[in-house]
Amino acid sequence: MQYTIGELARLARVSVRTLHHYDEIGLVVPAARSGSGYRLYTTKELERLQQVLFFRALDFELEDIRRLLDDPAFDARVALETQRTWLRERAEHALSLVRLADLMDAGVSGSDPRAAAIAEGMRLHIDRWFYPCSREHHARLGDMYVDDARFSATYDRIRPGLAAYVRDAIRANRGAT
Amino acid sequence: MQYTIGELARLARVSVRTLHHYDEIGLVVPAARSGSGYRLYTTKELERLQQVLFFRALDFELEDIRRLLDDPAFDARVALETQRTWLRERAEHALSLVRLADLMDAGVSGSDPRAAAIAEGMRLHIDRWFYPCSREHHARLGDMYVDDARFSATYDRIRPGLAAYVRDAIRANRGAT
DNA sequence: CCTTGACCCTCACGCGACGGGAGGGATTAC
DNA sequence: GTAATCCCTCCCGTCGCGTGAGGGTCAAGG
Repeated sequence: MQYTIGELARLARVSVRTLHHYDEIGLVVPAARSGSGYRLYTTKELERLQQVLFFRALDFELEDIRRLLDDPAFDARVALETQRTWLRERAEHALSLVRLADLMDAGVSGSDPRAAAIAEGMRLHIDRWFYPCSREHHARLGDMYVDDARFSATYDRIRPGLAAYVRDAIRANRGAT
Repeated sequence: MQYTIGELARLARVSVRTLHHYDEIGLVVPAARSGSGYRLYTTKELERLQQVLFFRALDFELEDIRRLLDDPAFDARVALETQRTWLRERAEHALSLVRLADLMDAGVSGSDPRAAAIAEGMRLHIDRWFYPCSREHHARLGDMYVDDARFSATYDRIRPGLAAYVRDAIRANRGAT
C-alpha cells in the first residue's frame, strides 16, 4: 500500500508540514519519490510514524526518538524510566508553582491593592484546584487514585504550616534587604 | 546606589545576556548609560527585576509581565486566573504522561518492547486513557505530590492493580479489533 | 483541449527566552 | 605599560513545527 503525504497525514492525524519536518531531520523518510518529486510512503513508514508519535506523546525529543528507533542497542526500557523521572519532576515543578501561588496568598495580606487582588485570585484558585471532584471519573477509574477523606486531610494539614513558613520567609527576606 | 550590568546580574542571579534581553524588549531598562555606553541600573531597577523574576517563576510570558507591571489598567486578577488554568493543565498533562509511561512499563514487561508493545501501548493510550481522562481527576491526583511519602505509599498500593487493569484492557482491545 | 481545484514541491521567516561567540572598546589592578 | 576583566553591539542557533510565497502536478468536468 502506498500513500501520498496528505493521505499519511490524515491517517496519522498530523500536519503535512510535520511530515515535511520529519523528512528533513531524517525521522520518517518516504520510501520513494514519484517522477514529479512527490513523497511516497508505505505501511512501513506509517508504522514508524505511529511509534514516533507515541514517544512524542511522552514528550521525548525528536532526536532522541530517532536514536531510540534506529539504534538497536538503545535500551527502550531505560529510556522510558528516564523519561518517567523527567515527567514526574515536571509535575512536581508545576505543583511547586501552585505552592508559590499559595505563598503569594499568605504574603500579600497587607496594603497594595494589586497584591490584594492577586491574593483574592489565588484563594479562588485554591478552592477550585484542591476541592472539586469528578464523580464520573471516580466511577470510571474506581478508587485507584482517589480517596476523598485522605485528600482533604492532607491539604488541611499542610495549609497552616505553609502559611507560617511563608510569613517567616517573608520576614527573613525583609530583614536581609 | 548604582550597579553595572554585571553587578545587577550577580545580585539577581541572572545572566548578563538576560539583562540585555530584558533591555531589548523594554522589560527592565537601565536608568542611564555611562559616557562609554555602559548600562547603569539603580535599586529601582533591581526591585523591578525582582518582580519580573517572581512572575517569571510562575511561568508568565515576558510580554505579559511587562503589561502587568506597566499598565495600571491591566487586570492582574484575570491574568492570574489564566495563568492558574495554564499551570494546572500543565501539571495534569505531565501526570497523564507519567501514567502513560507506567502503562508502557506494564505492557512491555513481556515480549519485544519495540514492536508489539509499543503499538498496543499506543492504541491503549489513545483509546482508553488519553482522551477520556478528565482534567479534574488529574488535578486530584496531582495533590498527592504535596506529600511525597504518602504519595509513594498510595502509588505502590495501586500499582499492581494498575498493571492488571492494563493487561485486561489490552486483551479487551485485541478482541475489539 | 482547457480550466478548475485540490494536491504537491521547495525555500524561508517566525515564535520565546535567551546562549554563545565574534570583534572590538573601556576600566581597573598591579 | 599591560594584562585581566569588564562592557558594548550585532547576529546566528535552539525546538518543533505554523504559515505563508511562489510555483509545478494531477484528476475530473465542460
